[in-house]
Amino acid sequence: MADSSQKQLGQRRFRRTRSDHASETAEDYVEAIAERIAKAGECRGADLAREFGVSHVTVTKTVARLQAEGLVDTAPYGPLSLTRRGQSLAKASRQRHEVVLAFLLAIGVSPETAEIDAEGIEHHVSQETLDRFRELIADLDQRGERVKDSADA
Amino acid sequence: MADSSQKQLGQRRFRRTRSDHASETAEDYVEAIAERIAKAGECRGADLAREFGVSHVTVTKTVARLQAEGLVDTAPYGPLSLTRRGQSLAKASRQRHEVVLAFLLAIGVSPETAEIDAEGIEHHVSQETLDRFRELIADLDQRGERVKDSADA
DNA sequence: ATTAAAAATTAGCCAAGGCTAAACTTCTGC
DNA sequence: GCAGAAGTTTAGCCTTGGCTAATTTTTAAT
Repeated sequence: MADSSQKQLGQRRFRRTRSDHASETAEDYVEAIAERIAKAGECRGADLAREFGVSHVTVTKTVARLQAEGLVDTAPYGPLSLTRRGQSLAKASRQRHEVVLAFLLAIGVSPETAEIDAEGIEHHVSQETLDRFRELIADLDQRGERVKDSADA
Repeated sequence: MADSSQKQLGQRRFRRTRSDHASETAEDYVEAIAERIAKAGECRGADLAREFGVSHVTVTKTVARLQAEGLVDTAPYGPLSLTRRGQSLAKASRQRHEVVLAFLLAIGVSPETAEIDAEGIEHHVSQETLDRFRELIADLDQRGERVKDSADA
């Protein structure tokens, strides 16, 4: 039964970056759609094209796939919305993103770099690691006041 | 001149996962090739196929690309070796991998999860973040002895 | 209301990373 | 030295995520 999960040992690593890549895109999209709807009231394909820096054609195609996968809803020439599933994926993604970002900032990474790295990292952290990140954030916040550089008290 | 790098602001994030994906594969391959050569004396395509859990055909194709990119050397039906560039990429990748892995372990992630997450994360951390990771490792190692759970002294 | 701009779609192309099936080398083991 | 196993290559197909060019729809403006 448990046969397709780890096979040989020695190739336990990887497995990611393969079909995982498709879900990374999905997460980026639903996250962006949710954000845009929250901020601007609605989300059009053109908004995503600008956001991601890709052509609107690419967006149309990807959105079609996400719609087929039941994450996004669209009517022809209409705005984008998220299905129930799309919404919960967006929420989970955003939370993960926030934890990773907060963590990087907490350990002293500059805001610009933290933002970029968080974007890359967020799709690859397990729940377990995320939990450790949360702990560390709390930890560092607490003793942050006196440990720091002692240059701002 | 500096025109293609950040464009609009607001789409500064992302940009990764696109052509970045190809170099992730390159890094995985050269890293694995170097490892295999170190351990077994030589590396064959079949070794990589087993390691990555993909078909040997996929390996052949990818290796052809890496050879065209000047990272890998092969003769038909011969073993794989790394070019100068391939070797330094492998070295850099391995170091990055080690730092990320050590970091995850240092913050208390279980070895199995740490290995998996490191594999996913290593391609997405900037030098800056890597430096913070190194600091944190040293930091945690130092105070690790007494802070812990105080259950093993 | 007609025209122009903005947004979306369709068609068709490309590269990367997957796959299977079939053919060819190379290496071993009698 | 020849057969079979192991390794490699070639051919051909698929999906994802890119693209341009051309068309269509919608929206806004005069």
